[in-house]
Amino acid sequence: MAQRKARKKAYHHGDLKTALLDETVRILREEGEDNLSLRRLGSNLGVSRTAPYNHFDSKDSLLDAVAEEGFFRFQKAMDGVRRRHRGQSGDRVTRALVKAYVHFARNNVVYYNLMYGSKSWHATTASGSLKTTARGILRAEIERLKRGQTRGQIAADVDVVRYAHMYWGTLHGISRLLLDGVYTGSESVSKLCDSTAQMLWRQIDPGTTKR
Amino acid sequence: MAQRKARKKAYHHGDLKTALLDETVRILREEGEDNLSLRRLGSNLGVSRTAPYNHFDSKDSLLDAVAEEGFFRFQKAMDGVRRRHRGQSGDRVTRALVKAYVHFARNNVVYYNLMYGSKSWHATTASGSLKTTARGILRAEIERLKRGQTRGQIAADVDVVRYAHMYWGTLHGISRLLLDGVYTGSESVSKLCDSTAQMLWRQIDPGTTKR
DNA sequence: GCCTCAATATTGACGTTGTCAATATTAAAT
DNA sequence: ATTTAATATTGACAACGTCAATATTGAGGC
Repeated sequence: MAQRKARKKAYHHGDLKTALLDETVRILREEGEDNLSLRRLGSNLGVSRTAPYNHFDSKDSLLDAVAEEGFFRFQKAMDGVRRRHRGQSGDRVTRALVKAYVHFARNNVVYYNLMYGSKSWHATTASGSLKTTARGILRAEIERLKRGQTRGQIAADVDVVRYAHMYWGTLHGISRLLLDGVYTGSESVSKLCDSTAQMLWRQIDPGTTKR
Repeated sequence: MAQRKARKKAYHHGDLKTALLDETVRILREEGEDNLSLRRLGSNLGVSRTAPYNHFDSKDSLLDAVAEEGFFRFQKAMDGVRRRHRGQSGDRVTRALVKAYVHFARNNVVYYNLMYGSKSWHATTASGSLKTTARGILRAEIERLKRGQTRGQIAADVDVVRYAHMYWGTLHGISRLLLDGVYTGSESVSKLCDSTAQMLWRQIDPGTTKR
């Protein structure tokens, strides 16, 4: 649709929107948030300082778009893991998911930071596309858990909504502390994931009597 | 030491440093981060725009100081809970701590956001006072756990360092998702805390054989 | 192929911000 | 009382987000 190659200096960039998204991520990754500005963005891409305003309402909405892109990539990554581990035992799947989650966060720091660091989360101004997207992903996860419970893969007496909240919270918190360097560093991330997966799986393991 | 009351318009403010810290928190809480600037800060306190520079190197270092103040308040709150629940059973203490943690986050949003949202976490520039403070608190928690393990209050085969990481990560993640409004909202926070505490306590309960 | 129009990009301008330098005022130490 | 260190002030500058007015262009209808 918007597939254009502007070899020679053209008035219209051709694919500025995606170029803006990509360059934003690159700057954030390589130069840090303090060095991100719409003006530099335009300059780097060979357009004027206000060109971005034709594609995004504001700087914040640009960042929101990047964050949303992050959620899509995240969903894709997790779906892939689920597909590759279909049919395996619950604890194995859980371990794979935990590792995949943390792996995504560590390998997509810029996206992950924006996904949960956007101002629109704190803004009271209606829902916003970001919130809708993120909540949709959580809801989908809850639906999956419910189906698993119906099939007997999850203990019948588990409140899956609450479990999903614990589940997501735990993974998010561990990822955040890892990314922020709060943990003292040299610890084994792999072992931490294993323990976490075990803890989480025990909450819903249908093969456990006590609860 | 720096106890002064400047009733009349004085050249020296008298207690500008703490006034800056307080007003920063007030603005962040009541008007949002977009409305926080050193200039407005000075103006609100009746001093000039560059007066803050006599007490803080930069805007970021001001925010770091607020964040550190947050960590001290946090530590105080948690110590209080531990004191009030001394001698109680492990699961009760755990539940109290979980609730206190989440309660602190929800009732000190500005502090909590800054505690873990500061730029100095991502900065490669040495340690910084904030990092030191935060890590000190985590280390103290690990020491406490080790002592508990020696006393037999925690199962002997638990890796307390890893447990501490899971523990802190879980609480941090749940708090963050709560503050950000990621959870769909109307859920019972209290029940979520109970389930979380139960999950965490089971990881270290010395009265459990299997692990 | 031409014309129109919506999409896209540009320059100009404005107010705000963080921060530095030079200077002034005052409290505290001698 | 005089020196000194702490604290506060004004002036200046570059960078920023954003709006308004204007220019350029690609695409669709004739």
